Amino acid sequence: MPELPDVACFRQYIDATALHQEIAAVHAGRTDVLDGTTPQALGRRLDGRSFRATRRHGKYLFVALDDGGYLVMHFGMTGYPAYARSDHDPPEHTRLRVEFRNGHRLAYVCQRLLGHVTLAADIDAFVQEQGLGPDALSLDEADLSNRLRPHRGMVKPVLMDQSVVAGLGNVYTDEILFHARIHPRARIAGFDAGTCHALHRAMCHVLQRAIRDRADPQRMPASWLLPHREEGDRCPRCDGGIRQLRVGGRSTYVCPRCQSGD
DNA sequence: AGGACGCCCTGTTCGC
DNA sequence: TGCGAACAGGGCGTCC
Repeated sequence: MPELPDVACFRQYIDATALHQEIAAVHAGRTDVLDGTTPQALGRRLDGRSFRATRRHGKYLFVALDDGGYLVMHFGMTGYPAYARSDHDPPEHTRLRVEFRNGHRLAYVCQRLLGHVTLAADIDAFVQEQGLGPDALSLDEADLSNRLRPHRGMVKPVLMDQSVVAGLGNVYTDEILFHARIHPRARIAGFDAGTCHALHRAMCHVLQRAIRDRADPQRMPASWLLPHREEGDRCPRCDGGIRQLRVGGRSTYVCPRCQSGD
């Protein structure tokens, strides 16, 4: 489920594979992943160009073109990029293929079609148009506190609101709240300075560590909630029972003994 | 404004 | 055994 750490790793992957190669052609297998553009327009824009660099904001990946402007990717729930030789079969559910003149290609794979790809001229303008808040990793403690303060509701849906903070999804929000020992249904209105401090500290720690572990759930420490996302599993901290609830319409895992504020 | 709910989409899993 | 319902969830929209 591509959230900030996953997209950060996709960025590293594209940096390591797909930069500085002339684009020969673009194939769109499914036009419904394209947002505000067409296969023809995409082909015209990318043909003869190359990728120069990447940037990330929240869950969005921006691939900079050598003549300015960006190919923007959002991965929905099941998306990922895949680079390989063009004579290899692209992965199943490849929705877009960028073919390079050197005989390799970058595939945009998205099984459930919840992601999308678009073109943008400017990152700041794109972020503004999409109504995205600041990237989660750019916030210091005071920034985070100021972003949350106007909201009165439950902390989890607010943290997942991309207009408040960009980059947090269902899984890592649960993880962050577990580390901060805050219940997902806790009311932001009741947060004191200590709560905000713990939340910020947990957010930075979890995101940075997840990126370091290549956003691979297999590599996450056993002391995390992530390997225990199942009703009735044991809390790695207190051995209490992990509970599954629905918060903001999303499946949520919590240790009721460790996490307070319900 | 917050929050419940529904929708999109597809593959897997579960229950009858 | 087999079929359909439920579920997974990022993001959006609607309604109260």
